Amino acid sequence: MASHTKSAGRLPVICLMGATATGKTDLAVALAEQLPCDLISVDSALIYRGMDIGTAKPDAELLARAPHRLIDIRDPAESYSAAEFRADALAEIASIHQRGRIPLLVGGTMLYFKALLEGLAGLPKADPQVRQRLLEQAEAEGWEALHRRLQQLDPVSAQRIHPNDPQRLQRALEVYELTGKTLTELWQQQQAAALPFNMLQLNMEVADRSLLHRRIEQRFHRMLESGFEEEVRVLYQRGDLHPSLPAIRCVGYRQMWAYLDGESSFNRMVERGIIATRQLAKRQMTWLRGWEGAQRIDACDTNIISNTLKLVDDYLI
RNA sequence: GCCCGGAUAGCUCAGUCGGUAGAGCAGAGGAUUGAAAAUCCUCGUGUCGGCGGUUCGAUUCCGUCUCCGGGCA
Repeated sequence: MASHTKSAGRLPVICLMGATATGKTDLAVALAEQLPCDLISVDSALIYRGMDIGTAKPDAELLARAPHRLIDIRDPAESYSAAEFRADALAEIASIHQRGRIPLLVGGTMLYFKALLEGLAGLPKADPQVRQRLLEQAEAEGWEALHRRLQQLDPVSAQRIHPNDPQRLQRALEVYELTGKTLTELWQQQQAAALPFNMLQLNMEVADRSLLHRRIEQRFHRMLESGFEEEVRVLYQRGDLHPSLPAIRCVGYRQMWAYLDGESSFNRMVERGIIATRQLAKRQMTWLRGWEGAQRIDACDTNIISNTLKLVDDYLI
């Protein structure tokens, strides 16, 4: 495998990517038990404490066998970001390398992988006050008005950002308010930051979509049997959490929250939760389909562990 | 057995005063730079339940049959 692309002295990093419910965690733990690897989670939902069942977080037994970094690093009331992830992941990678071991990054949050691998422009972090102000303006004048404003300030971004996409519209205007510069200008200053590692990227996939759908459905029912409702109820009863928080918008939690709010029946919650999970998997697969540089791994391969170990061995030589 | 109401996209349904039909959801494809499990974009031909009748033309009107609701016996 193009071993000439490896530069001598470059430290190894392995990335295991894949859609939800493909079995990434099990494979990662199996690899970690047979290789000098330490795991780093690349998952925007596993960061939350108290959100275990619905996020399919590896359980205590698995975590004991193979500790994951960047799990349980936030309270559900807090937010996180791709930029914070990048900084955290780079720090964890350095720390693992210092111990003479190999970082194995596992997860399905593809924006985090992209931010890590390709870097981010030097943009300001989110500012709640500016966002609140923009939100109020949108409520008063409509998002179309904000899109028109962006059109004046930064036609290139306005062209790219759809008028119905409040999140990106808000961000583009926020960056301008905070810096006086447009996203377009700031992106132009961005320099490609190739990581100084020897990377192996693996893309784990379930080729049969209907099989993946069945796995998702079964897993959701298993979550319910394992006490998912009670898990969310505990968060619900705290009183300080609400559905506009990133944590409560997570797949499954959002639907369970609506059920606890009396906005939907139990059956509807189950149906919507499963649907939301399928849609998440689809979006993840869209990322992966266009992803350059990752080797495919068949999640249904019965010898997946030994075959993946072979891949990793070839890479490490 | 009789009466009434249904039968249209995978699902829930709208509609065609007779000129072969369209929404929501699902699903598929795509985008993705500090919320990303987020946010957003694009994509709708289906014996309009079967058979017959009227008509230039029936998914639409009429008859009949089948199935599903509900009511009366």
